[in-house]
Formats: sequence, structure tokens, C-alpha cells
Amino acid sequence: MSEVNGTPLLNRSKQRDRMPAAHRKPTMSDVARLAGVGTMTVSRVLSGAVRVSADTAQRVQTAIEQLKYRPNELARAFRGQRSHSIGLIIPYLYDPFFANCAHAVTTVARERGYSVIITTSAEDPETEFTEAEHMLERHVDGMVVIPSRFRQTRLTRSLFGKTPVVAFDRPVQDPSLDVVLVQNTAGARRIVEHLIEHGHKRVAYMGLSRSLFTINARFLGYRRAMQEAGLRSDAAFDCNTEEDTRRLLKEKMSGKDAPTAILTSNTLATRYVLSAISHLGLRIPSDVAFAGFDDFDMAEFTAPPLTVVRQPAQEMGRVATSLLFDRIARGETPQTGNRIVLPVEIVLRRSCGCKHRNPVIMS
Amino acid sequence: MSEVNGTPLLNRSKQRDRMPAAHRKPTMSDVARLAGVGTMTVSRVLSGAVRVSADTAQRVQTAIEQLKYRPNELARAFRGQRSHSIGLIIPYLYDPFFANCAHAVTTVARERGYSVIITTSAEDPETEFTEAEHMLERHVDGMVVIPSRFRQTRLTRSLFGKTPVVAFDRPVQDPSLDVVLVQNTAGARRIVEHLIEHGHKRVAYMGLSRSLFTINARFLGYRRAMQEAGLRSDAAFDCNTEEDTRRLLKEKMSGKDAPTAILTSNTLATRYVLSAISHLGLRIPSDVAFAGFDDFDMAEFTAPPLTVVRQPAQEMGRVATSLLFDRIARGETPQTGNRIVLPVEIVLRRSCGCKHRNPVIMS
DNA sequence: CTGTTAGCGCATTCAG
DNA sequence: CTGAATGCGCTAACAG
Repeated sequence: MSEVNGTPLLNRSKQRDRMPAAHRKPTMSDVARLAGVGTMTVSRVLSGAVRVSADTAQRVQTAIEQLKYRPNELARAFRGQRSHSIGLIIPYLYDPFFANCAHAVTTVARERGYSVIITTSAEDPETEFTEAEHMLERHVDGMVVIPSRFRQTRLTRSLFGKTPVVAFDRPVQDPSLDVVLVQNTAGARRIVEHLIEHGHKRVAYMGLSRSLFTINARFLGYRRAMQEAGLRSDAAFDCNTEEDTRRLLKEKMSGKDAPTAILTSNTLATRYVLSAISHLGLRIPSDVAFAGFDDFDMAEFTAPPLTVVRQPAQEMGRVATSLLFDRIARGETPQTGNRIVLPVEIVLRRSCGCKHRNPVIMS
Repeated sequence: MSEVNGTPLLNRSKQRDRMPAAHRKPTMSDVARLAGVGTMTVSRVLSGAVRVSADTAQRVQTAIEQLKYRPNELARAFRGQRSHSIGLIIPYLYDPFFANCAHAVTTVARERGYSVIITTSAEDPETEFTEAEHMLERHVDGMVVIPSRFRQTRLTRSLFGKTPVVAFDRPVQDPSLDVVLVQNTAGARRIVEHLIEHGHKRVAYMGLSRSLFTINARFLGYRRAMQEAGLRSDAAFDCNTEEDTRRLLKEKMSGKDAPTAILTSNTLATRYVLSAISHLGLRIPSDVAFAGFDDFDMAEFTAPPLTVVRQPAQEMGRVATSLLFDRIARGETPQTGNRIVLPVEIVLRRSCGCKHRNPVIMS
């Protein structure tokens, strides 16, 4: 056996007592040594699960504070079965609706002592897929995700293995995942009925891409309401920019059958359409009545205050995350997941033609 | 030596070949075995750093795909020095301003192949401290944080050790941390000057708690502008709820020296004050002119469109995160950190009394 | 109630 | 260019 400076190599590792905790972060065995106990005792004191005699526990606590020891969660996660983290994938964080969802997720996770790894998909199925893989590689204990485009999403059980996943706001094709939604179709239908009650015969639906589940579901509700009233549908998708929207609206308004009321698919579309309406010099609700899907902070202060369908964004995030933690706790992977649908509210302000001084909320 | 069923205990571990990859996730040695190479070769193929002969690399790749092998990032992070994750702490995610900041952070991180662990502090220094500790225990490579209350924050270099930290939107006391801010004081000052140019002599500032750095900094700008114009300051803090704000505004407006213009500290205050103004039946800008700090999506569609100071939220998040990655790459812990101040823009719409048809932006 | 042993999956030595 | 050995910090499983 080779030697260095007369010291047998084999002994080297035992000999150096891993340096006298000079600058290295203190580890559990540092604590153990200082407290004069085994590492397991320290581990037990930390986890608190198993009983340890009061005074050794005290000695350990003292040692921990003295060394300013902090457990290495990475090692713990690596060793154990739980990483105590969940993944969250949403399309964008700059959209207040998604941000609200995310807020609820982080809040629930913190209550459970979990960390949240967050990422945005930009509505791109490939990005979404890659990011989900990354999270899986990080061994998250579960994932909450707002899936991107319905038909193209590659989020499937086979990707996730036995890692629980809850989809929310939009479903995925794979029926084995839990999903939490809101009443998109019913909400849209009801608000269109309201518009019709105001006497409108020509109501238009303006929205983003129909490949987004929610936008399509709301369109379906809109169309249903129109059909039942014996009216003709008139939808424009692809209101993806201010310019596109302005052009689309201009076309509509200059046609023979110009709509007298508009429903938008979500807040972004609302903004684009509002901008277009203003550019065309139209007045709400006298020239066109207006309703939007999704409420937002300032909807009360626009000119005029907007009638909208209000979705329980935070509630949805909370429910989805709670469901995920149930799955994590149970450790089972169901054949078919739950499908929870949350109710929406109609908030009647004045853009629809109502004269209420204050908003009227119908649930 | 004790034996079980005639099998020497010592051999047990060698004997069982860790079960034939039945349901266990494939590991690197599974790949190595299948490819007929050593684990190190697999590791090298994966990291791509060191050169490996083309055909062994190919064999390894095939084995990886065949087994659907995914590296265990947890083990990698645990073993190596980098966790390839950064922490992000912000007050709330439901505030669009913070959400925009967060969006930029996640975007930059993804570009660098990093994960983001996100959490909210609710403006509470204790929560903030605890959450920062958690992230440190998870061995994040760095942190980006919007600190809570300036004087009470416990975020210090000694907590972070040699983990780089960049504060943004608001500074911390510890001068060794980098910080990215916007021109709060200058922005507020300029917009107040604008209000004064409109002929206002009594301008009020209404905001949330002064213990928040930004709210205070903007107040300072406001006061400065008033002083320089020889006018008396008139500020109300603690506009923390709609009710409080309504009461505060009512008091102000019913006094002898009722303000003829108002500046709010941020979007939340803007909403409360707008609500209060509407409740009092006041008109903007004829009864009171109005300006707000912080632009928001719908500011163009309120009645009337709002004049605001626009902050580069996403830019700030980008700069802060880039700075963090610089620090991580350099691996140094500076004595005194950088202090970057980003410019703001004044967006003149109509609430200040301007008659512009379209917003005028002054940078 | 407490200590010892072993090994999670990977990458950093060091030897070929 | 490649492989074997070693240990990161922690905890499950077993002693005692």
C-alpha cells in the first residue's frame, strides 16, 4: 500500500476529523459530537417524531444553537422519500388572474411547510413539457399546473409516473389527473342571457385563441345562449394584439349586422376590446353594451364600470393545492381523477346597460 | 460472523443487484451497466464537459433513452456545489406590480436553466426571515428578494453567509447586499411638480404605511416638490382599507383647506382613493385632480384615464436577477454591494387635468 | 431511549 | 479517453 509522508493512505480519512469545523457549514455529526450523542439522536430531536429524553434533547438543542446548525434540506430530501416541494406551472405571471392563482398555491404550500418551485410556460406545450420534466428531475412531491393548449399538451400520467398532479383552470386530456375548473360555459351563457334581456339581438363574442380551453368553453356558453334565444352567433377569435382587435372590431361594427353588445373571453381581450372601442369613438353601453369574462381590480372604476363574470381565482388555486396535498398524503395514484367545478358570479355593473349605482352580484 | 440461510451477511449487499430495475427509477449505474461502461462515463456524457469518444457516447445515449433515464437533480445538487436554483421572496403575488417583477425573475432564471423557489412574505419581517432560512436550508445558489419593512427586516449578510442576495424594489439596511431600485423620490417629485403646474396649491399625498420604503421615498419626493413651491404638505398614511381611506378622504375634503389634487402611493392606494372619491361623489379632475404612483393595465380605461408614474417592474426584476447570476458566477461576496437605480416615466393622461387625447409619456 | 451501520445517486478525486 | 473508489449529509433499519 502506498504511503504519503509515512501516513498510510487508508487512515487518512479517519484521521482528518473533517477539519475543526473551520469554515465548513456545521453538519449533524458536528452537533452530535458537541452534544456527546450519536447523529441519530440529533436527527430524532430535529424531526421530533420519536421520543428523546428531555435532557439529551436539551443538550442537542444547545449544541445546535451554539453551532448555528441548519439542517441540509437537500440531503434530507435526497435521502428520504419526500422533497417537501411542489411544482407550479402557469402560463404567465404578469396576468393578474394567473398571479392570483399562484398566490393561493404558494400560500397553501407554506401552511403545509412546503416549498414551491414556480415556472411559466408562456402557453407553449413544449416549454411546459420541458419544465415539467425539470421539476420531476428535482423530485417534487407533486405538481399543480395550469395546462397550456388543450389538444397539444404533452402532460400525461406516463410522464409523471406516480407523482401526483392536479390541473386547474384548464383540464388535460389524460383522465387520470385531478382537475379543478370554474363554470366557464354556464357563466358565459348566463351573462349573455343577461345581455339578451337588455334587448340585444346581436351579441358578439371576442376572444383569444380557441385552442385555449377556457376561451372555447366560454364561447360554447355564449353560443348556447344565442341559439336558445334564436339568435345568430358572431364570434371573433385571435384578438391577440391591440391592432388585430381594432381591425376585427372595425370590421364587425361597419358591417350591416353590427353587434349591439360584446362579450370578451378574458381580461386581456377586455383590454384590447376596450381600447378598440375607444379608438372607434364608440360609447358604452349606448353604442355597444359590454361584458367581460373575469373580474379585475379596477373593473369598478372604468368608464363605465364593467359587468363581468367573476371567477374565484384564489379559491381555485387553494382547492387545487389542497387536493394535491391529499394525493401526496394518501400516496395513491387514481385511475380516474376528480373533477371539481367551482361556481362563478355575475357582477352587474353598468357596461351592460344596467343602471345600478353599485354592483349587483348574482351567484 | 452470523449468517442467514447460509448466506454470509457481508455478501448480501453485493449479491442483490439492487433488484432488476423492476419499478425503481433507473439510476446512472443502470445506464452504465446497460451501455457496458462505467458510471463516470455516463456522468461525463450527461455533463458534456469532458470529451468522450463518439461511439461510447452514442451507446450511452441509447441506454438512456431505452431506460428513460432522468438524472436525479436532487442528488446532483446534493453532491455538487450548485443546486441550480434561486429563491425569490416577494410580499404578495396578487399585487400585479410584484407579480410582474416575479415574472421577470422566473423568465431570466429559465433562460439560465435555473429553477425558482418562490414564496410570499405578506410584508411580514418574521415570515420573510423564516422563509429565507428555508431557502438557505434548501441550498439555493442565490436569492432575489423584495424586502418587507425597512427598519424591521432581519435580512442580513450574516444570515446569508456567502450566498449572494440581491434586494430589489426596496433596499435593506445591510450595505453588503446589492440593491436595484427605481426613482421613487424623483418620480413623485416630478409628478407633483406637474400637478402644481396645473395650478394646484393644495396637493395631498395618500398612501399605505410609511414603514414601507417605497411609500416613504415617494412621500419624500412629494414633500420636496411642495416645499420648493412654497406649499404646505398634507399627507395621510394608513390608507389600508377602503373604509379607512374613505374616512381619511372625507376628513380632508371637508376641511377648510381641502386638497384640489391627490397623489397616491401605489396602485392599491389608487384603488382605495378612487373608490372613496366615487363614494363622495367627487369628479376627477374638476373637483380633485388625481395622479398615482405605479401604472397598471387598465389605467387608460378608468374614468378619467389616470396620470401616473410608471415603474419598470419587469426591467427591475430582470436587472436584479442578472445581477444575482453575475454574483453566482463570480462566487465573490462583496463588502459593499451595487446600488442600481432605474428611471421612471411620467404618463400624462387626463386625471391630472391634461386634455391629451392620448397618453403623453415623459421619460 | 440511544447508537451503529449502511447507502440514497451522483461527481470528484485518482489510476490506469 | 475511461473506470473504481469514495463520500456529500442525512435517516431507515437494526441492534443494544
